Amino acid sequence: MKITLKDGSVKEYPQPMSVFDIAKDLSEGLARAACAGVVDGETEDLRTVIDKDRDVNICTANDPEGLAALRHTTSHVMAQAVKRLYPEIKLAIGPSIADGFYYDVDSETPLTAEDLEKIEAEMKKIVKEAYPIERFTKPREEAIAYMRERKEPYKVELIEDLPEDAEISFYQQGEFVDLCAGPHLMSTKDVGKAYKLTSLAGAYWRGNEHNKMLTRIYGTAFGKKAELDAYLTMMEEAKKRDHRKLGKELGLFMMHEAGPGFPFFLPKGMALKNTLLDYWREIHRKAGYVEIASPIILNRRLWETSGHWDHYKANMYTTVIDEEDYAVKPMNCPGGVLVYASEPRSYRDLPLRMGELGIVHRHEKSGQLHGLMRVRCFTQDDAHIFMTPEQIKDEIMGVARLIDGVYSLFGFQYHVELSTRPEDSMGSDEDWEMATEGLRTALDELGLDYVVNEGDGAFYGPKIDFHLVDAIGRTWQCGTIQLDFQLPQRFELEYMGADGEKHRPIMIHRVAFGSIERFIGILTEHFAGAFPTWLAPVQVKILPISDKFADYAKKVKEAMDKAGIRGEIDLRSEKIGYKIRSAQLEKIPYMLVVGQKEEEEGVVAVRSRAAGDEGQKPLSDFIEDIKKEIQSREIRVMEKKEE
RNA sequence: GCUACUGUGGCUCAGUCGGUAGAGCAAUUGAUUCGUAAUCAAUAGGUCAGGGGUUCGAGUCCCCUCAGUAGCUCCA
Repeated sequence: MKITLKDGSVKEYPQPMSVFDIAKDLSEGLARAACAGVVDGETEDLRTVIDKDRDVNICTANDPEGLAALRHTTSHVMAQAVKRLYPEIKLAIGPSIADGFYYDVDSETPLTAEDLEKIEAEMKKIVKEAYPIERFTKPREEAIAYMRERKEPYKVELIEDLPEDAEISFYQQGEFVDLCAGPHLMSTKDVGKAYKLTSLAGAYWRGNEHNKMLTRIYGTAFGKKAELDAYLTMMEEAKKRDHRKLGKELGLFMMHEAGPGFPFFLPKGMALKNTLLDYWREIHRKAGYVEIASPIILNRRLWETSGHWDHYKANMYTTVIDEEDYAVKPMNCPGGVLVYASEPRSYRDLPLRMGELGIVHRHEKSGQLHGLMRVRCFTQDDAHIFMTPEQIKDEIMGVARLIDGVYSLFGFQYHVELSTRPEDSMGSDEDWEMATEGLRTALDELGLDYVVNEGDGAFYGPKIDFHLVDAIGRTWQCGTIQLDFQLPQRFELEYMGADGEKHRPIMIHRVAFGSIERFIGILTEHFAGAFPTWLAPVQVKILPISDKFADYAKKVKEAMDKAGIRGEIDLRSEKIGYKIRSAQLEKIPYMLVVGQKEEEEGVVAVRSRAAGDEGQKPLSDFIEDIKKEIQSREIRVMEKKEE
């Protein structure tokens, strides 16, 4: 028989061979990760025997399927080690995931970090013992009885959910058997040495918060030790750019027990925030938006009309004032609606794009707070667009382009999701259908790729979400575009049409940054605190060589103030090297070293964070250059330097 | 909210078997006046998150509360 491999090469064998045997034959390296044998594009069992000429796609650890099978096998080895050390522990599920694998287990006594070490040591033995991994199947009823006998209640539950006529597959390695669809490596020895157990956490059985919480053991595995090391180093690097750490070091924001989840912005963080807001106002002015501000606290009747009292109360801060119920706004939309309704509107006014940098408060559960990324009080760069049905598509496309422009400016990668009607929602089926189609059409027309999130929309309408990818590959929802037929109805909004009749407008809710706080968190990690000059809280630090040049330094600072450049002077009696070091650690884009030469000639010695010493320049030239850089919102990439 | 872990000067951390709190950086003061990533010295700074318990004695052991961290669930 003759087989054609994925790489195009052709191999001939005198007799039928299994996918595994072929992989094994090819080379040591391939065999090791020849886990997910793919024949004719279909994943098949590794023992699938190939008896005639075919195309065979053998994975290596570099292929996503191969890596997944390697990790999945590692999770089985881990489960085997856990059962050897703690036979009373019950196993739940153990899949491979984006960064590695996990196994959920049910343990009476909590596992500790020391247990992880023990488990790793036991895994090492199992790998060394080189058990062949064998697959076998049983009919459903037999499979249930089998797992009952082995005292694995979670496995029993899993099998019970499978169809009655299902043939259940198991994988065995030595004394260990696990319910599993596969595929796996051929032997425990193929797991190799490039694996590590990374952390312990809780996780609900089947992801349902009403179920028991199990212990989740996380780990990761790679084809090569060097790749594992690179991954671990990358995670260490990511920790260094954590916005909570940098936020403290750079004096951007702080948290206080007095208000868990309510961030305090420090002067430098506020400078950054205001710069972002200036940018936001500029692009929105250009895109034809007007700006409003609506009150933070509004009464219960309003929230009942909007539907929030029924659908969002669990997350709202409420209070009683003069015997009337009030709520702190968790969203800005009702305020925007009231402004729309404050005067008669004509079709000539539409689309009416009304922006609001609205501060909202939401009572998030304590465990979900996370620095600036998840807070209880945040600023939404909100806008509500009121329009006619004919304007829907163009408006959505306009918003999507605006959001794309914002993300591109910072060099962000993002992906798009379309979320449809949730269970707890209001409005008619037809409205939901129409709104969802409107969003879908706009996305298709823009040629944007998106995934659909069934049942993930807001209670008043479907939405398009923009998810940014952060420094360690996590994604955060930032921008959203939501189409809403409900609020205009509930508030009986109208406009006078060209036909002289009253019509109901349609509404878009949208944000670009999403939450300014979250966006600042993501920006901080994205730039590792080294913000581009236009955003940097301090753009220039003036460093006099000695106290004698303090006066000239002050003159330079005044020139900065006058030019609208954010500058500071370091007047400490320290040596220039020390001042440079501290300015560099503060990640300030430009340092101006001034001494005798500079004072006499009216120049400054420029040192940039990115490129180091850039030589002398007349002060006026420097100001002109930096103003240009700020205006263009250019990103000068920071070069790798030791710290 | 749930599971596990953590909480010691402004920051980063040490503190042994339960014996009465320590370092570096930062700050302040003094000396130094210096040319591109750390000058020297002195001083000040802590109800060991808060409360309760065990003990002759608790930063250390136990319980409760609060806050934080990882993940789950939920979300911008």
